[in-house]
Amino acid sequence: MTYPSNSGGEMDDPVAGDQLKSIVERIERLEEEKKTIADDIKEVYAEAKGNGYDTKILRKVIAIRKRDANERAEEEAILDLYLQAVGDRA
Amino acid sequence: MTYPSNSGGEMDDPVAGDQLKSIVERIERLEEEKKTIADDIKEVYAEAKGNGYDTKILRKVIAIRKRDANERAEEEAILDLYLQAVGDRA
Amino acid sequence: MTYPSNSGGEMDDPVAGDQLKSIVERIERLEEEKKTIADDIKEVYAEAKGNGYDTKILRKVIAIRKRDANERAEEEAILDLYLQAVGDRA
Amino acid sequence: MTYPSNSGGEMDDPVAGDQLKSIVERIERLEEEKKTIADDIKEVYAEAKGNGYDTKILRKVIAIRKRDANERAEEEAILDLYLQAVGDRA
DNA sequence: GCGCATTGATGGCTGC
DNA sequence: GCAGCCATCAATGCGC
Repeated sequence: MTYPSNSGGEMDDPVAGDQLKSIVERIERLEEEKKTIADDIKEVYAEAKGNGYDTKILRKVIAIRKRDANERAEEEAILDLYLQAVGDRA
Repeated sequence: MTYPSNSGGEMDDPVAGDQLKSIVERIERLEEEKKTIADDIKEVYAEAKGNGYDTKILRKVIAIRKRDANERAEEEAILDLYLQAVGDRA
Repeated sequence: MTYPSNSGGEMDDPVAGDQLKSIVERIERLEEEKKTIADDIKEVYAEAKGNGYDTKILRKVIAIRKRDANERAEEEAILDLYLQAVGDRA
Repeated sequence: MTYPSNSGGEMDDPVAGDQLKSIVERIERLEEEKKTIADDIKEVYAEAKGNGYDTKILRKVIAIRKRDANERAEEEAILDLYLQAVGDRA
């Protein structure tokens, strides 16, 4: 269903179309922003490379730190579970 | 080479390390922002779905519009190539 | 699991190993063929270049034509989605 | 330059255009074939997966074998160089 | 040697 | 909840 709640409604109801338009525009706007950030990231890598850093290693570093952060979060989550299990509520 | 221009230099030169640190932090900061935006996009889709829109179609629409934009850019690029090929200078 | 259904089976069952071997060989054969085709394509570009054509533009042309075809397919796909969304059944 | 040797020539010379057309068609034909092969490869992987094989490992196997083959070829090439350097001619 | 284009790998999202 | 699909991202190879 492309736009909803028009079951018994006017086909030319401007609201539904505008709502769809709004949704599309919001998404496209956000994707644009996302791309901007992605480009910024590339720039930083390029700049780093220009300063002699090995971007491949750099990426590894970033990846490892992210992985560590995730694991840390995971452990924290488990810890919370334990705490909840022992006393009640964290 | 992980950090450069320390070939004959002081290992404890704080600058290089700080530079690397700065790079890593900038990247991580940007990736955080990127993730935020990505989450926002998901939210919009979820909200749209909540309003009865078919997200699959919605995504198609977005994809097609993007593709159109890309095609436009591509044609412009090839036009530039032609111009370069024919006349002198771009 | 690298090869299956040997959980309680004979390690020296020739069948599983042969099956794997067959798979690997089929893939490698196909990849060889693929490479041959890729080389043929390169040859055509080289020949075109030898005849004075700008391969960069040539590639653009190919890309645009392919993109057009994709877009056509994409539009057809979304049309199908619409039809499904509106009427019942595709 | 999109098509050559028309500097002082007739714009409507049919030959050049046909040549270009031929080139484009040959490339597109070959790319089609290439895609067919690529799809076949995917099929094999899918089938293997259906038989319980881990495609990720499978891909590694293929990659390693390819790498080995390349290294083997490389070593052979070097060996040839040595042989040429010592006695003359391989 | 650099940049680009293609290809392969990984992770996330959707639908069952 | 998992499997399949898709989009993104890294890596390799090619051409200039």
